[in-house]
Amino acid sequence: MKLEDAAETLAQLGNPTRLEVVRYLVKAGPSGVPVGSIQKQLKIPASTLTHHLKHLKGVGLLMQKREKTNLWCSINFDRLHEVSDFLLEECCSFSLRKSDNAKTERDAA
Amino acid sequence: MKLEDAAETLAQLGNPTRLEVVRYLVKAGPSGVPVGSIQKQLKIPASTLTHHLKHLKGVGLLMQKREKTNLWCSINFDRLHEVSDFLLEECCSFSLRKSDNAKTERDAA
DNA sequence: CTATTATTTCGATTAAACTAGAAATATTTA
DNA sequence: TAAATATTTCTAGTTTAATCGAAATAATAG
Repeated sequence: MKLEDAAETLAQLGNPTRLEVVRYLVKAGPSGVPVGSIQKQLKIPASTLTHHLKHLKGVGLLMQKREKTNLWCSINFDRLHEVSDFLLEECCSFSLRKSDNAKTERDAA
Repeated sequence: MKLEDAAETLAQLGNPTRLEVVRYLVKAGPSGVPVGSIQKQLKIPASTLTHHLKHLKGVGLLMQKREKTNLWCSINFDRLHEVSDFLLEECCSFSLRKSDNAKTERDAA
């Protein structure tokens, strides 16, 4: 995953309203929920929600599928994993020794 | 981790310049690097860098320690894990079945 | 076709973030 | 004290995002 893409995806996740939507969709699982259900449950004005869903879709975190008049939304779990993987890339060898993290010493650069 | 804190942290990670800094610091490991080294390596104007470091420190992602005239910066790996954990919370049972993710059907809500 | 429900587009407001040059402030070394 | 290096503060311009009401557009059911 390219840094720019990761940054853009993280930025979209970094809005409280959108993160709430994402959390809701994660809990809903692969089957997803209609836009209207999100709107009612989280009490987000329809136009605001559409706006945020567009953002999430834009970075590939959201998948949508029409079913009659409803638009079902679900999370792209793979994409979510990609982002979290990017964050932890190359840091696992350090993070395993959590107690070492406080020791910020002078032996590099 | 509270949703608002997670969102704020993700938002800070969602800036390309800051994410570049974070990646650089992750690779540097627990010993960290001085502000000036980041500035030269990534070619970020000093004032811009200070601004971004303040943001990262504000959400607890950055730890700093003075050593003579240098200010050494290092990543708070635990915090990084907290954020990535938040993202994957409650979704592991789904994410294990990656091939299922495409099947977004109607059986909830 | 009409009514109903679901979702989106438009438009406008408000607020905040990104960027960086110039000047200021340490801190150390000579 | 003066010079050199490191980092921050100040300031300002420009851009971008968040929000949501009202109107518009599907899509279906009757």
